[in-house]
Amino acid sequence: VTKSPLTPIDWAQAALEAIADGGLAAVAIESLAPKLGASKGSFYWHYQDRAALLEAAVHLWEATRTEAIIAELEDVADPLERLRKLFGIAFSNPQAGRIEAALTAQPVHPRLQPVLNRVTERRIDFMTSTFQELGFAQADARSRAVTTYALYVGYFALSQTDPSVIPPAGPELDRFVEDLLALLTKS
Amino acid sequence: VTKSPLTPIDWAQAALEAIADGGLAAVAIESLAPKLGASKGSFYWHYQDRAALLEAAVHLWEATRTEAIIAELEDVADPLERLRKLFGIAFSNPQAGRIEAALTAQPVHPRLQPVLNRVTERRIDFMTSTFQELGFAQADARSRAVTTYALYVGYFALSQTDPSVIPPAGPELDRFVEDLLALLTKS
DNA sequence: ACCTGAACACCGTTCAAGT
DNA sequence: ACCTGAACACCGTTCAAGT
Repeated sequence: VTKSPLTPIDWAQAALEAIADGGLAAVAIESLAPKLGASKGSFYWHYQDRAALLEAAVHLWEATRTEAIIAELEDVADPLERLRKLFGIAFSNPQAGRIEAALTAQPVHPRLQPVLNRVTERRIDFMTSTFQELGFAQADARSRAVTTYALYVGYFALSQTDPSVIPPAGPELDRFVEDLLALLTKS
Repeated sequence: VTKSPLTPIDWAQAALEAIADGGLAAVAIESLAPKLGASKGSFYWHYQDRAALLEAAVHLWEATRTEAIIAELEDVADPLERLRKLFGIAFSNPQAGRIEAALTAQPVHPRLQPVLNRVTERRIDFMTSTFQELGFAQADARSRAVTTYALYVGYFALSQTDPSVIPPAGPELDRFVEDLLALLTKS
């Protein structure tokens, strides 16, 4: 929907939206092309093939939904407050959540795997240090981080079938986040 | 791999295996047909279309991985022991886990949605009553059941990227299950 | 009743040709 | 440099024909 010369970013953004709407299978060049006002042939000027587009989309997701968020939260001094803010961001964006569910829970194109591994590790490491700052020993902190991440991914998976498991932003979501915090930081 | 006349069940089982190996996208009639020693044309004698095959596969999954397991556990009188056995069964089958991840975490064919809804409700209801028997009030029991189910689905989602998050059957898995039980039944 | 093989539609990919 | 449109391969689907 941009002006004349399309950029690779335009295609990658459209691909990410398609993933949110219908999963990886919805990334079809033929259906993306008309949305961008181009022919499907023109796609191959920007990317070598569909897998390269998926890679670009997933890189975009890594930058916006992992690196940007961690950068934003790194300065929060209090670890509990950091976790609270993380949960707030994580659970208050249903569209982002659908992308999480689509990317983490299915056999994914082999060329996407390195990015997924990196994102998983980065997120778990970030939460592990936060739990350590809260006073838990290394191994316990890491196992709590994995549990937290599994809960996060699982909630979004379930919300595909039953959206009500994640409350809408507002006091209900705050309550939900506090309950999670209590569960996960209990010694 | 059966003898002469193929049955709809043969196709449904092959489809379920394909889901475990490569997700819903791997259910391709053209690749299933040779495995069953048939032409892809013959598929359409047994099923109306690919969606009907997916439905049958998912019904099979409902029977074996929800109803059969609940039937087996309903007789366990002690609720904590029931939960322990449920977790043991749930986490000790990686192939079944890959199916869980594939079916719960992505936008699924609309015709599969009713089965998924039914399975989700059935499982959450079963765990809700078990938590109630453990002494938690209705609302608390249900929220614990949802949390438990999210954890379960999330662990299998993560295991797609990092299989080590779920230990192999044995003492390590027992420890893992005990930790989960402790976390989820803490008041 | 159950299956085959040819035909066609759909979408990924290529490429010669346009501006 | 960026795009189009025709061509072809792949897989879902149909169907006439076989046993």
